[in-house]
Amino acid sequence: MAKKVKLEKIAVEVTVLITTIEDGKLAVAMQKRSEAPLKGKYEFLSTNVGKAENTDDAAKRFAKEVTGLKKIEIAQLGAYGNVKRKADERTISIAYIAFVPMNVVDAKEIGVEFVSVDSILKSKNIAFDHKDMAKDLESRLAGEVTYSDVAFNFVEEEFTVPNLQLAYEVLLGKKLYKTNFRRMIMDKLEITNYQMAGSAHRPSRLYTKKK
Amino acid sequence: MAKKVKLEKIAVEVTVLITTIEDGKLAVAMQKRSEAPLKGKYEFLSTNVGKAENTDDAAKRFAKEVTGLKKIEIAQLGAYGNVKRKADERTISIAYIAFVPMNVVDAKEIGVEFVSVDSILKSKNIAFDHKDMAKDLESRLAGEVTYSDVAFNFVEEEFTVPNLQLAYEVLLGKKLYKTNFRRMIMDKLEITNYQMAGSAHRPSRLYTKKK
DNA sequence: CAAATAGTGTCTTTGAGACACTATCGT
DNA sequence: ACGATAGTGTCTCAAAGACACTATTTG
Repeated sequence: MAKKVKLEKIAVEVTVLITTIEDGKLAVAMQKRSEAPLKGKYEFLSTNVGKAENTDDAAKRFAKEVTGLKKIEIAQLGAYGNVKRKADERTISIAYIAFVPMNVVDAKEIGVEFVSVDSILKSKNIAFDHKDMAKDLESRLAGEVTYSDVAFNFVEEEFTVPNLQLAYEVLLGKKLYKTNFRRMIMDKLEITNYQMAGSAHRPSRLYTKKK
Repeated sequence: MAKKVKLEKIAVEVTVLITTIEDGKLAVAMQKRSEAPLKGKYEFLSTNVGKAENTDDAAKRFAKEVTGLKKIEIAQLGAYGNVKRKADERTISIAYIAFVPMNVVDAKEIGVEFVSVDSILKSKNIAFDHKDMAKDLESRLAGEVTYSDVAFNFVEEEFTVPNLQLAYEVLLGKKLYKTNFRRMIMDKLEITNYQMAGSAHRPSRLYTKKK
């Protein structure tokens, strides 16, 4: 049996992929690096982990700080632990996904840029291994959408079926027939007494997720 | 925008859930702690991360060391970062799954005990947050089995259909009809010219996974 | 040939795909 | 009334479930 030696201490940060749906695409909050190394490249946002802070709590705390939201769902994406993943000192990132419902946060106001995962993957201007994270984010959500309720994280507590359908479509990467989508989703939903208004067409009803 | 402060350095270890199928159950290699804290409790195996070693490489290296196998598949399970998850100094664990095909490793020989996930979850004698890891392992594999090829990791390079079916059944937690399983799996398989022998019944053919 | 597991043929049942239809709003 | 999106009814088709059958080995 291998014997245990004293553990190495390593710099650790929490990287949060603040993720939403914008213009019908999956998008993540990024910022342009203003300092070396890799000045000018785009990166996801990261925070340090407090001495007495669980990594999950750090991610949630930071996601709230950045977005200004009082409630936010998070999930861990994974740990990124390559030796040379950052240009300077070795740093392990524990990456989290923070789910922002569509159209509730204004990127300008909070000083970030929502970049679609597609453009991130095509870009040559992404810092560190953040492109890997984007790739992992995309496949993780695509895999999960069919057997979990992740898609609900992209709509608010009260939502319309067409909106929820959009979330599913974005994560799946394909269009769905509304008939079939409704048939599949309805038993998870509870109808409210409210509906949308102000559009020049039949208003959609508001639903909540059944507990 | 939140400003960046100097990152805290934290002790980091890699925990490897050396996982196999034994007696028709999902099982993970554990050892009894011989030292304080939590002496006598059962734990998964962990290793330190070398100064110049990627965390993935540490997991693979350690899994090979322990099992004696030359090739082994691994996947990251996730990072466990609660402040008080270990009894002594704060330590972040990056947990990995190492997949051991059924019936290729003898627990006695390598000095570990394969404990079924079921008993781990029922036991009151599990160290640290390792029960959480077991829970995460189980749901991760159950979720993934239908849309990925993880189940193949539990059989050797050449395998029989009934054996592969067992792997699927264990991960899914239910019995499958062989007819339907074959219909589902056959287009992923390539038949070899070999078959099993020595059993008092029709021998099963050996297959490999189509690339 | 009996026992045991491997492997096949085929009917049934369920659910996903497709699309035409009706409903309700603002202008 | 018209354009636009919400929401429904229903036919079709493909995949999953169920089960009875045949095949091949050893003792």
